[in-house]
Amino acid sequence: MENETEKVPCEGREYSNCGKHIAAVHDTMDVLNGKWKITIISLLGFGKRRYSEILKEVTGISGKMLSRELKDMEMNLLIKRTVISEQPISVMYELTDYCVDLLPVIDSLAEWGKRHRQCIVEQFKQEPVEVI
Amino acid sequence: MENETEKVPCEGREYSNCGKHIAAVHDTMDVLNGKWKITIISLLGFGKRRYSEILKEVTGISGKMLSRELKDMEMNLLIKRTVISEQPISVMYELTDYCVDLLPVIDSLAEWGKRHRQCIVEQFKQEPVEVI
DNA sequence: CTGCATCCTGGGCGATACTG
DNA sequence: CAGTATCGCCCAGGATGCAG
Repeated sequence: MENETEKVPCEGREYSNCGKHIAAVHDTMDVLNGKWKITIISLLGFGKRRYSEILKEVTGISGKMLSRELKDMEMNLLIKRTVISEQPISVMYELTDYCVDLLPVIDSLAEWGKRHRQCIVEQFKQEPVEVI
Repeated sequence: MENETEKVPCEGREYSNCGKHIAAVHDTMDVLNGKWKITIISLLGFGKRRYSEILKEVTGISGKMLSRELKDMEMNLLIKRTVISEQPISVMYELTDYCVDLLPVIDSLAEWGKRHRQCIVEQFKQEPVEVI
């Protein structure tokens, strides 16, 4: 409501970088495509897991998708796959150092998500009076 | 290749938060769903634009999708819509302060994307030596 | 110029069953 | 237990045309 500056939202941004910037974002989102990868990375950020554990903890994902995503992520060097035991076979997945660099990014995503949820809740409350 | 620590990737993470964390990420990605919103926000991070300008600068997007995404984002309070002139009608879009908070997040996405592109390029160079 | 309605296709994703 | 194969749904999103 405060009629603040009408400036470019984020200072320090030069329009000349715009194209590159967008392309770079696109590169990242390309790797993180689909419905599940970010969730899987988030989970693995809390420690390595076996296939079946991930399957249980990522609610809603099917076996096919998990396999596919995992394979895809391995090819992109986001996770490391290790066969633990042969009988019965079991496989461990963990983030690569490379992918660990993504965790702070994902954390900030989460941060914003929390605030957003707050805002949405507030909105619904605003019907009667302003409440804390 | 360095056999580093086998610890939990990111210290300071408690498993008890895992569920909440993932949910929060999901909330954000829910708002940012689809193929275009992040790109649009990135662009608008470089300054307000008119509908037709965005249409031109976001390569590949169709008019229908732009309208749809814009409306959706307005409902989520990510952007502000302002009618500039009536004849011919023209509309300006800009990020809300609320959404500006997302820019640093997107920036880090871009940051990682740049590094990732580097890595991919490196990989192709590495053909000569041992490959699986 | 901005924005909506309609039609249509591709592929993301789920369910199930099967192999090693 | 880990992963693959098959089938099919469904909807994001492209193309086009119309309206204010």
